[in-house]
Amino acid sequence: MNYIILDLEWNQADDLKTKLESELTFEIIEVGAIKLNSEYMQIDSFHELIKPQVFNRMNQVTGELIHISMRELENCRNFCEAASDFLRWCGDDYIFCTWGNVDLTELQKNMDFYHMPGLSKKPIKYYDVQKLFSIAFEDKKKRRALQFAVEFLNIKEEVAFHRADADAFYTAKVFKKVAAAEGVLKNYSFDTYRLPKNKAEEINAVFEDYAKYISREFINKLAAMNDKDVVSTKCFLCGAKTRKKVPWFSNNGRNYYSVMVCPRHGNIKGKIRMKKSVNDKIYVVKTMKQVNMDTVNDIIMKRNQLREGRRERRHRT
DNA sequence: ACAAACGTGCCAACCTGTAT
DNA sequence: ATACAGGTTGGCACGTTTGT
Repeated sequence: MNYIILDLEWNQADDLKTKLESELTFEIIEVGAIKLNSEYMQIDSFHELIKPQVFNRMNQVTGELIHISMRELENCRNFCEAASDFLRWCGDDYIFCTWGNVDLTELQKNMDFYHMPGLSKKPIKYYDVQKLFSIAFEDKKKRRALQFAVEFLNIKEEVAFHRADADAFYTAKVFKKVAAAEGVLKNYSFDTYRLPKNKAEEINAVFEDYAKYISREFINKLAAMNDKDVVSTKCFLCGAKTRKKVPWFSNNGRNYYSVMVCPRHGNIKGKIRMKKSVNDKIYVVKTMKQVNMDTVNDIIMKRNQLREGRRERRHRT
C-alpha cells in the first residue's frame, strides 16, 4: 500500500456579497502530493494549480498567506480535470495522509460542488500527520502548525511554507519521522464528511489505549442518547459489562463524560461528543480510554464543580 | 397544596488555536 | 477573512424534590 501525502490550498470570498452568493465557501486552487511506497520511500509527486470557477478575486488574508496571484491561475486547468488526474495518479491501493483534519473534507466538498463521483460513500480512513506528530513527540492532544513540527524535527527548510507542493513535501518528511516511532501508525483517523448511513456502517475502532465510535445520524440529541450503542459502557478491550462509577453527565450539551470500571481493565473514561451533520441532524463520536485514578478524580471534581456552580448561580439571582 | 430549591438539558456568547 | 475543534460561562426552561 502507498501513502499519498496530500496538501491543498484554497481561496474564499473577499466580500460579504460574494460569500452569500456562493454555494462553495472554500475553492481549491492548488493540489500538492507526495507518493510514498510501503517502505516510506518517495516514488512520485503531483503538483497542479487550478483555474478558479467560483471566486475571481483573491481573499486578502489568503493571498498574503499562500502567495498565489489570480494571474498565475488564468491558464490552468479547472478543478474537475485536475482532480480527476490527481485521483488517477493516486492509484488504487493507498491511504491519504494530511496535515490536520480539513483537507479531505474540502476535497470532497469541492468534488460534490462539481458533481464529480464521490471519493467514498462512507467515512474515509486516513492518517492525520498533525495528530501523529503529537502522539509521537508531544502530549497526543496538542495540535501544531506544520512549521513547528519541521523545526522541532530539525528538518531542513528548503522552500517556503504554505504552498501545496512545499507543505506536502514537509508533511511527508514529518510523516517518515512519526512512522519510525513505535506503534504510532496504529493511530489512524476518519474523515467524517460522509457519515455512516446505518448501524452496519458505524465505526468501532479500537486502538492501544483508547477506542473510537462514530455513529450514524440521529434526528436530535435525545434520539442519540436513547440509542443503546451510543451510551453503551461496555469495556472496549474485552467487551465486559462495567460498573458505572460516574454516569453520563454534560456541562454544555455538547460533551458528555462518564467513568466506568471494568473488572479486568480498571478505570475507563467515556466521552461523547455531539456533532452537527448537514441538514441539522447530529451524530456522535464516542471515545473510551483507560485512565488512572487522578483522571477519575478530575472527572468527579469536574462534575461536582458543575453542580456547585449551578447552585451558586441560583443563590445569586 | 404550594412555592422554593434543586438538577438537568440546551443554547448563545466568548475564548484559543489551527486550517486556508 | 471564514470555518472548525474544543473548551468555559451564564442564562433560560423545564421537571423533580423538598420544606412548610
